[in-house]
Amino acid sequence: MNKSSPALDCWFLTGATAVGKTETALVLAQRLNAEIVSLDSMTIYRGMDIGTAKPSAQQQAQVPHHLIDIVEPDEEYSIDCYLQAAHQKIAEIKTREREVLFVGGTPLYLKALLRGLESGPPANWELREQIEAEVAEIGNQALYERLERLDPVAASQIHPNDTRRLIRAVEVFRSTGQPISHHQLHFEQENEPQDCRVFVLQRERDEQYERINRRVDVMLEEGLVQEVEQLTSGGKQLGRTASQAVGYREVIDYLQDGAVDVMKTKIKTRTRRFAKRQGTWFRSLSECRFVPIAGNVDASQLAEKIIAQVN
RNA sequence: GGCCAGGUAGCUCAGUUGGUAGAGCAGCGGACUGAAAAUCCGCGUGUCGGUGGUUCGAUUCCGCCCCUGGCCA
Repeated sequence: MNKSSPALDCWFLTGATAVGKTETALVLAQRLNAEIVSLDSMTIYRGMDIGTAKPSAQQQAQVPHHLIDIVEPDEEYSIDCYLQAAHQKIAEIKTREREVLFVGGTPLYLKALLRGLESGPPANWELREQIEAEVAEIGNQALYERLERLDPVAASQIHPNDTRRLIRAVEVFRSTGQPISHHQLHFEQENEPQDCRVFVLQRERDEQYERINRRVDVMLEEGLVQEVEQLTSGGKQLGRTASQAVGYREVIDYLQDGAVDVMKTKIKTRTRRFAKRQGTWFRSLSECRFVPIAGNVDASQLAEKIIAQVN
């Protein structure tokens, strides 16, 4: 099934947050006669513009963009919704005889596109909350021991402290009567880099971190706080996922406690850590080809360089 | 100039009744499949400010010096 994944014919431009994907993507898309599909778990939310560094209206007008602004920030969304939508977009764009260029930095989505998603059931929040309540009572060690009996394979892959995964594993078992490990057997099939077109922009660490710091300052100057105020005005709230987004979470705290400097450094720190984790994902995905860049890049040159690697 | 309090990991600090030291944060590495910008795991040698002395042994005690903060002149 992986061999036939339609995503293997698509182009991917990814890399850590703030590495400089957007500008290159526009040029690359034009060169390829492609439409851009966002590969990003946060730009899907309407109204979350500044903090997600969403492509501007102007940029989106240059090349058709997809899967941006598709749900409200208080709506539930998850990887399966994304995958379905993405596959639909691939099919749709292909009927126009154009190329598909995925741009964004959510590595889990990348991996799922390339290798497929487990066949397990969608999130069942009622069940989850029930299990969460159990954890609160008996502790995660005890729940973990239960999982060891129900699904030793999954248990061996989950740390007892990783409550989220623990709960998901128990949830799947309870709702399907089958261990989650049965659902995720067939997803470790790796692809060779030359069998796909996955390009990861990469900068030296110091430069990368400086860009992150600068970007956070710019976001605040551009009104990130006001954006959050607007998103939460009149008793509105960001949903489960949206409220966890880097920048948004910290501004929400700041609006409570008023500590500006704490907010600023927290956003920077958390963004850096996020970028680091993205890096470990890319390193672990066999499909990735790394494209080192530095300083101000010439987007057209870079686009040519990327295209040249494919033929 | 005098008195007091400090100078220990990148930062904030703990500690050693004398046997060369450890937390939090930061940083680094890793895991990861329906919340993923989430969640979780692992990693701690640093002239203990400098220098002389006491001691088998000093980061710890003593002297002097340097630096920082506070108070008094």
